[in-house]
Amino acid sequence: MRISEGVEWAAHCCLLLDWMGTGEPVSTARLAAGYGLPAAYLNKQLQPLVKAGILTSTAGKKGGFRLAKPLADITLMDVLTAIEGPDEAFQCAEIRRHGVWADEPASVFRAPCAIDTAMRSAELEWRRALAAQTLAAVQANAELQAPGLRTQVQEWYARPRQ
Amino acid sequence: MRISEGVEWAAHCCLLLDWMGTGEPVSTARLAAGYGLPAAYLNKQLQPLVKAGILTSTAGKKGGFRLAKPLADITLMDVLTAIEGPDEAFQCAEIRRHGVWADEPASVFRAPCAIDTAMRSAELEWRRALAAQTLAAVQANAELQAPGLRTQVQEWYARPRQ
DNA sequence: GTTAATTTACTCGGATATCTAATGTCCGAGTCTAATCGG
DNA sequence: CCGATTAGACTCGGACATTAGATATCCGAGTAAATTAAC
Repeated sequence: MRISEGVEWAAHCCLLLDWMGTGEPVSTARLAAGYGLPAAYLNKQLQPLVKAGILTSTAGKKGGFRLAKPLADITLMDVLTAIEGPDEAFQCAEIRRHGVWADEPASVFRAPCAIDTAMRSAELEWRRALAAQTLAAVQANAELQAPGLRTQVQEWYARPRQ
Repeated sequence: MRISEGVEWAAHCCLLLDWMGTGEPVSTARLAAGYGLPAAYLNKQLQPLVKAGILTSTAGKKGGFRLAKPLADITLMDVLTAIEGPDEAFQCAEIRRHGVWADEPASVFRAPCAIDTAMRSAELEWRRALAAQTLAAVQANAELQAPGLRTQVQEWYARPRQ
């Protein structure tokens, strides 16, 4: 039960794309350089974000990734779902139906598994909290801790490419 | 990001142990038969519950597992932590410190990573919800849906062993 | 008949395979730029 | 000089290894019961 590091990478890259502010696409190589990540693997991680409609990609020279919508319209839940997929973390295998209970009529199991219900309700709380956090809010908190971050990012990336 | 099936197995077995009600230990084989699970693997899954103080184990003939405390004192959080370990699902790798920011003084990173903070707060909601659910409450819900469940379990297990 | 010693059957616990999924790497199709060529 | 063409460089996207973790299996140390033997 460990969330893929791709989630962290994706969230950081979204913030970075917004800070850079240029409407132009940013290549994987430049994004990866920002956080010292392996470029090819970062590319692989960002692909599902494109399919999820969070980013748009452009091929060819001067190509790269762009935000498909403002950060205010992207939640942490969106990023997580894009990377990890839509399935819930707790997957009830309905083991109660097997073994000794195998011969019971199906009607006995009309009522949902109590353990599944409890686990799902807890997980729902988590997803609700994730959905309540937009990337814009996260970014605002980051800038609150480190004022002038946007300017710094833009200056760093304005330097001639290495 | 998928929770091990051992969590489901463990929770079911705890409820089962309580329903059986005998103060005597129940062997892995009998527990496994209840839900059609592979006995050896179930044994492996229950071991961390012993270390976590949820179950107690007895070796030798007539040995097996027993509940170490009443279901009211065991939460879903306890079961999850026992199986999955104490680590959080989201592990911040602090990638913000690498790449372009590698040369920044450490003082810049005194403030926590905003993404990490947001993810942790959401995960905390989840764990809070899990900790609020005792196995006793889950069991009560199960019996509410299927009255007489405890009696049925005891009758099934009172049958001569196969 | 009672008690002590021994055998026996059964238990958990951990060491050992197998398999799935996450991680990491690589190359090709496509595209935009820019240089080249022709008018 | 201007426009069309062509070559080139760079991009993402997905196919292909590698590694870590979950899943599954097996055997041994240890224990308690049951049997046996001695008194």
